[in-house]
Amino acid sequence: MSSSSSVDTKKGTWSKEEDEILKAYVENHGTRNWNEVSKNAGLIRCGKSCRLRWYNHLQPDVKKGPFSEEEETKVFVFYKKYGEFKWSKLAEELPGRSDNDIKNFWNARKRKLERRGLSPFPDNMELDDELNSSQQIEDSQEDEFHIPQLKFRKYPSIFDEINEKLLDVPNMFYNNIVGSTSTLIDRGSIIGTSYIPMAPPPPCSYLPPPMETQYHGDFMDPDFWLHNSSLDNDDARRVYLSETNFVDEKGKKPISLEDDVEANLLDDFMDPFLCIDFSNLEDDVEAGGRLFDNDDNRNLHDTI
DNA sequence: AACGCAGCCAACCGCCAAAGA
DNA sequence: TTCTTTGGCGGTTGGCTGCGT
Repeated sequence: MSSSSSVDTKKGTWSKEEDEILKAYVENHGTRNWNEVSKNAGLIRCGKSCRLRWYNHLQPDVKKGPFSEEEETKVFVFYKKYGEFKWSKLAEELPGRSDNDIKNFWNARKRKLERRGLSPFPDNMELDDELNSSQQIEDSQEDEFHIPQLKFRKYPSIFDEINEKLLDVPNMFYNNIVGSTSTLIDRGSIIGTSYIPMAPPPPCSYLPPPMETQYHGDFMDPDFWLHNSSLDNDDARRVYLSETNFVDEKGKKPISLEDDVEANLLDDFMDPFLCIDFSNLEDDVEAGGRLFDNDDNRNLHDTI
């Protein structure tokens, strides 16, 4: 550990004296190296702790107290613009507020409202129109986990259909196969931060992923389905288990299927061949039309 | 007055990327 | 080019406080 595991460093709440020492040192010498700041100022804190204390509490323009209406609006506008929260970027747009402040604000709001079955977003916030622009969709494709969210929000009939069928499935099923969040299941409708794979071709809802799977989202890769549809389930399962490289949701950290399954204690629900009847989906797709608005999805549409 | 609970917020942890040696 | 250190970030935890019972 670079800076946080030393047995000599103090942890916990900062005292007034420590604050004054840190403030005086930073104002006189700056913050080029936080470990040096800690050492030279005579603090028994790690550099990271000093940095956090300075940026969140001690620097001159730091703002405390509840968020103003204007600040709240900026948070939501940011989400509208980028389709996700980046606390540090948001902090740049809210002078005086640290990323930690904004994160706390949002998490508290989210927890409170979702507990009541409400969306954490304001009632008058129309995400769909904004996200409908080609630029927004293009931006969102940098993160696989937001593409389905943007598209599926447009099709409440499909949401309801899918959700109705999955409501009884434990949360982990969503988290690992569908990729949604548990709070959505509690709410009983799929809106907000949910993520559901692209429209699954019948009869098997959850297809084997492509050989070079990077995300669970690739489960619905239409090419893979086209190339492997001749395999029976047992053969496809063997291919899937032996050749798939599992990684975490960010696509970086390798994980074994066994680890993942064991961690979640839900072997059955981790089964990518789990079949759920989406027999009505085709009608929904025809009715929705715009669901298939890029090349991959057009292929999928053809498949169906 | 005592207790439990929820909300808030400060702080920590672990991961990662950039910078430096 | 490789290894180490540092800073930055997001997720999470734990303590404090206020409120209701």
